[in-house]
Amino acid sequence: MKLESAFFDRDVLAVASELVGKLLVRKFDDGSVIKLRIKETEAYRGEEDKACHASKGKTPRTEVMYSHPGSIYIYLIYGMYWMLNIVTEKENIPQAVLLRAAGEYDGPGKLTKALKITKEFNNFNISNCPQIWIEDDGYIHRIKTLPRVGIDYAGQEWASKQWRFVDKNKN
DNA sequence: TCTCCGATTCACT
DNA sequence: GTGAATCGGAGAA
Repeated sequence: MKLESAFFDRDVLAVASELVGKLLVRKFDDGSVIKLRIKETEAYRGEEDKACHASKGKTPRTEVMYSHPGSIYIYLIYGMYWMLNIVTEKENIPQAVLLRAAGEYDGPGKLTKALKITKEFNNFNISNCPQIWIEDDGYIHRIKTLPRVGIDYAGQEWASKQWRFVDKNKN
């Protein structure tokens, strides 16, 4: 079953942990479809989270994080890689889940490259988009939690939070 | 305008 | 283990 926007209208920590094990589905322009089991996610939680882009407040870039649940937040990192995020919680609560790994693609940059995801998808809604969506096929997920990656600049308090969720069966 | 630097990856040593 | 690639957002000037 396809995940509806109600699934994303909850706290980012619940959504990020439950997304592990779900199927990320991508339909390409030529009609071909691939489904990838989500293996790793990270949660970014509001303006108080110094690792979250929204910690700087509402800007043109972070505006999509303040919009309705299920919105897709795409941004370019290191001038080379697109990051794929899904917004959670109601309007004006800036939270998002970063998809870090799915199927055989281990790493957020590799994932978006394989899925041909670019900034065109920014602000789309994953519960209402014919090109990308998420399905629940009943897979029972088992996860472990780890600190988030690449956010030392946010300070020890935030960098040490166990807000990365990884499939226990990964590898 | 100008400067700094990042939610990464890969090639090298 | 170290460093380069590469560019747009954010803040300073």
